[in-house]
Amino acid sequence: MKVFRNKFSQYVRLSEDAWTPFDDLDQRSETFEAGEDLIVAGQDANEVFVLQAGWALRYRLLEDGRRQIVNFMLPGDVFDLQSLSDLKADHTVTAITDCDVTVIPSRPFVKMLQESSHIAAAFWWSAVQEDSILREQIVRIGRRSARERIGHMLLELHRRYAGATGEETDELVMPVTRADIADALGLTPVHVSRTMSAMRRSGLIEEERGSIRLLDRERLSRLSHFDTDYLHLKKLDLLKKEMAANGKGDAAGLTQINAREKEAP
Amino acid sequence: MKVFRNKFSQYVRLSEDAWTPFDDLDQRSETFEAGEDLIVAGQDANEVFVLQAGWALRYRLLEDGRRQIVNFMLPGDVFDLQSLSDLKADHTVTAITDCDVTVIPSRPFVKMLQESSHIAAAFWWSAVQEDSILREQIVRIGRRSARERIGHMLLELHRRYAGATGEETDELVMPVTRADIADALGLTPVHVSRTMSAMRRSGLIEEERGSIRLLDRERLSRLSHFDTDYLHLKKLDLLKKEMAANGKGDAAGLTQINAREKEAP
DNA sequence: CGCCCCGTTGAGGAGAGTCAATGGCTGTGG
DNA sequence: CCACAGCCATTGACTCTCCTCAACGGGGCG
Repeated sequence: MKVFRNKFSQYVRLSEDAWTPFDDLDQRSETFEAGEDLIVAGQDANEVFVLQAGWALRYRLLEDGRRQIVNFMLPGDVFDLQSLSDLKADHTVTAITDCDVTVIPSRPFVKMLQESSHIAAAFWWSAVQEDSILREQIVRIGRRSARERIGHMLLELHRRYAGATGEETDELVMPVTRADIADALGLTPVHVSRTMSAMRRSGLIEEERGSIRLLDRERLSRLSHFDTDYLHLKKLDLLKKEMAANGKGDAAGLTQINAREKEAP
Repeated sequence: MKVFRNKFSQYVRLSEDAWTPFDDLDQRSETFEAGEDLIVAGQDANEVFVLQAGWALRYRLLEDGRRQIVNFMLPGDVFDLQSLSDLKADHTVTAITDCDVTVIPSRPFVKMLQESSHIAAAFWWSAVQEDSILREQIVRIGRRSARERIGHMLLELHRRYAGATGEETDELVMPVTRADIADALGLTPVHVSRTMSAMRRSGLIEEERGSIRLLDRERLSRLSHFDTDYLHLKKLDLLKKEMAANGKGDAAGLTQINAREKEAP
């Protein structure tokens, strides 16, 4: 439960009390093993998932076996809000590592959103952020070179991971194969391997079984034209300062950080 | 106003009365000329747009001038639901043709959604559909050949256009240059031109100043692995049959067409 | 009429794909 | 405890799709 609120605190910080309508929901915890499907394309979707621990990915398979990974899901991510419309899932979601997931039936979830506008705002932001990530993925695949794509994705995952866990290191524990990266970025595993080898040689990254260290985020950002803005977050350190200053959270139970920021010219 | 409800009727059909909370909103009509920006990246977004007539596109520019078109907006499309979170726009939206747009300030819009769950459901579906289109765009760019990309996009636009207008012809009036298509599909104008010439030669399409005729949708669908399912619509003819059978709409003001469909095994 | 934008076509080049072989690591079973 | 299988990353050689540069022609518009 921790991780999930951690992520949301990047947009609004709700007091413990403000979350009770959510906590009171009839929800269950489930564990999926690596490789298991959480959501299967074509099946009715009527539950909302919150990933508490582990990595998952959403993909689509073409008839001839080509696979496209649409996006990665990290701790704190919420999906499939699509289920709120009672439609069939159009993509499959698979666990990369073992995953702890909170599962909530859609109907009571919707009801809760209607009754608690603060929580609704938080989830709405999460949906907006996911949209932004999808759009950025389009730009990445459509108009960037292999090296730019890889660098850009590493930086995004790093930022999202830091946002969810609150950690701030150069290390990115990334349980992902070259084939996964390739299928996410519209490349082949071979070419991903080559490109990442080159990045290692030029001192941008360092790898050690399942973990990537971003050695020079500055340079990497420049090379891959990475700009955090699209994640709709404040810089983390600024956030931390505010949190320290504010103490436990304001009486209204809601701190609209982004709204406040607009006061600057 | 017609077009917009036309589109929504693909998911739920609301009686005239059910729409009054929406009609009562303090909204204004605006016209944008071809080439004008409706939304500019980096600016605060606090209005929702409904495109009533014309085509628009959402794009992002990289520092070195590369452009990626994220998606096209057709009559009936709603954007930017992002504005409901009071964030800055992360992409620019430009009119391709002259556009008639309904503009609604976010706050009253949100309030209306909270008070009218039927309308909220309709808009939610629209957002889900847009998400689906984005994901499909990722698959298209990431894992398809030039010909597949073009064919697939033509079919999508055709289907969406038909859904919005209710027309059902092979003609697609498409005010879009080769450069636009290229920037949408991650290609170059030159290669788009070549590929479309080949498609013309093999009898798939026919062009006549700003209008494309899909000569063999069957074959085109097969070639580009197109599957309407992701648009979350029923086939239009089926819908029309239902509309004819049901007459003016049910007493509750809400027909959850997709829900009903689930009864079949 | 002449300009500009757009689409087309050709020639040559490059980034990424394909095919294939090698080696490391992990897990499993004799 | 070792042998072997399976998966994954890497590297080389070659290919191909798509890109770049460039020239040309048509149509709309002042």
